[in-house]
Amino acid sequence: MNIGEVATRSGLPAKTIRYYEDIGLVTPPRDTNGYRAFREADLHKLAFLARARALGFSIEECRLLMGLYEDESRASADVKQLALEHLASIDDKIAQLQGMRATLSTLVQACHGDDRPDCPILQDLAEGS
Amino acid sequence: MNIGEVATRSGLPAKTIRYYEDIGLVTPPRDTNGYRAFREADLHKLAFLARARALGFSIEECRLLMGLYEDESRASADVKQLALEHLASIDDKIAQLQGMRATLSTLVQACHGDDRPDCPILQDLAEGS
DNA sequence: CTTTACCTTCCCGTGACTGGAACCCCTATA
DNA sequence: TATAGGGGTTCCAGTCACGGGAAGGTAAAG
Repeated sequence: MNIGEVATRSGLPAKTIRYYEDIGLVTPPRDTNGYRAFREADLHKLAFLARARALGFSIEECRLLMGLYEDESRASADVKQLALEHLASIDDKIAQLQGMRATLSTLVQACHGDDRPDCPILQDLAEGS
Repeated sequence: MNIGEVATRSGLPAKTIRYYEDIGLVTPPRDTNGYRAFREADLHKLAFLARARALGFSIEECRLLMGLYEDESRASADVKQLALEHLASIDDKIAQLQGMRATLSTLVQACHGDDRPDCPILQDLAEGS
């Protein structure tokens, strides 16, 4: 399999796949012409990575997850802990954003939004709440 | 005012203030010794920037907001539009994160988290949902 | 044979900083 | 007066996870 096919089948851009090889997440062998020759197992790994990334895991977390996946004698507790930590960091981000959202939404509602210059949004930014 | 005092009073690290000067957000004059000599107006600008950044506005959005703030003949509608666009992008991010959160939370709940290797989290990552 | 599509490597740019090195400046104390 | 400290200055490199684009080799199609 060349990189193009792997790209379409995994849903990852070819650039990203090359990058993942660079940082050692996949190691496809090479054809005599220098092209990467992906095996089914490589495709499988890349699809795994794509899904983990879609859940917001960082590259390093993905590396750990792959390690656990390939370790037949893993403890599911280790996987669960990783996932729980990630879940907590997602919750942090959501809370952060909801805080911003609340403030901004209040300010937006207070702003007339007409052609006059007075604006509670700018006022708040200038003076603090 | 030297940069240290401005840093404590604005809540921004000195490094960040220098960076903001680099990209033209503030332009404090210099003392004869080469030190930045911040005026009250510079401090005011930096505090404005700190608050706008805390609401999640990008640097370029902050630049626009500052421009509007300094434009006495602005229309509040322009400010409101900027804020509404930003609000929409915040909502997008929240939705994204909540999607991840939902999936991940389901998987976490399904995982025993013991010393055995079978794990629905890894299984999902490997096979797709 | 030529075009076109795909592959390769390499280097630069992104956003918004942060860390660190190497050096200058000012004040206070032994 | 030497020195120690705590400012300040510039510049360079690194972060994270890629994306864009150049320059060139290779394969498949017409």
